[in-house]
Amino acid sequence: MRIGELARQAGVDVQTVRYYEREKLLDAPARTASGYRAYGPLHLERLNFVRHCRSLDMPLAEIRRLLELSRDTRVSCDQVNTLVRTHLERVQAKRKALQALEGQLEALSAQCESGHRVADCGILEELIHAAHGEACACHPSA
Amino acid sequence: MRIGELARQAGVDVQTVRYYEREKLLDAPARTASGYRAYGPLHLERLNFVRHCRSLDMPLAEIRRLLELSRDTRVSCDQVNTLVRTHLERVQAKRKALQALEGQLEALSAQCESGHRVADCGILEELIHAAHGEACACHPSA
DNA sequence: AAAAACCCTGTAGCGGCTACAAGGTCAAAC
DNA sequence: GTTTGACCTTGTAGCCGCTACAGGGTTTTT
Repeated sequence: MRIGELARQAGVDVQTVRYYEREKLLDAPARTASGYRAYGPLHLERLNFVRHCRSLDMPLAEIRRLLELSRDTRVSCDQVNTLVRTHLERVQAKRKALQALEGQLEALSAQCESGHRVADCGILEELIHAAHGEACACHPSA
Repeated sequence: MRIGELARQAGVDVQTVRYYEREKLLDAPARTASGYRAYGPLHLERLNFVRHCRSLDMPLAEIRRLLELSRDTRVSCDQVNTLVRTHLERVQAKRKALQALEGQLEALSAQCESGHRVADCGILEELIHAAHGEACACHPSA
């Protein structure tokens, strides 16, 4: 299987496959006489694994680590679990931060009444005000 | 006020200030005889505004747009509001995606029982299994 | 007068791709 | 048999929002 076929089957860009090879997430495959990469089914399996981890938003470094761990079957499973949990915590933290953001943006949007000019815009007022004080970002009536 | 003082007051890195100037988010300030940047209080105000928008995770391009809009006071406030709402929607979408991720990672972590070896690790099994079903790996390429 | 702290410009790096340039190879259409 | 076009190769640069470093000059403190 050449690189285009592999990429198509995994649903990724050809460039991404080469990138993963450079980044040691895929083994360098054999080459044809003319220098084309020749992949086997194991490469596809590996690529799908990497993509699935990426769909879970894991950084490439962690995926690399996961692959390392899985090569040495004597390693304790706890290490794998720790990695996943650590990642989970990162995701949770980010989600919570975004949730807080949502609240602020909603409040901000509520400052704006249609038909106004920018000169009287509650949003801009609020943004500037908040930037000033860093404190009471809560309640300008208008 | 020189760049270090400005940066300290806004709580940012000196490099970031120069970066914002390059990116047209801060006006280029006057220079001293020896070429040092000389800032006034308006620069600080502007920088705080930019930082506050960044704390709301707005991309620099949007902050630039916001600054443009606020310069022309005749512009309708609706444009400001639209910008904020669009950003809000982006944040919401991302938060929802992370929420879904959280669920998946929790399920994954639950696969793992302490004390196992990697060879029997439920997480890795699960990851590989999921990767299989994901992209259509079903055509055996000759 | 020396040392420390500050400033300048320019450049490169992070992550995870994506895109482009400039070429080589291979199958099929004319 | 040649010419298209799809595919492949390497190398390089761009995206975002910084951050850091190199290699200098200036100002302030000791």
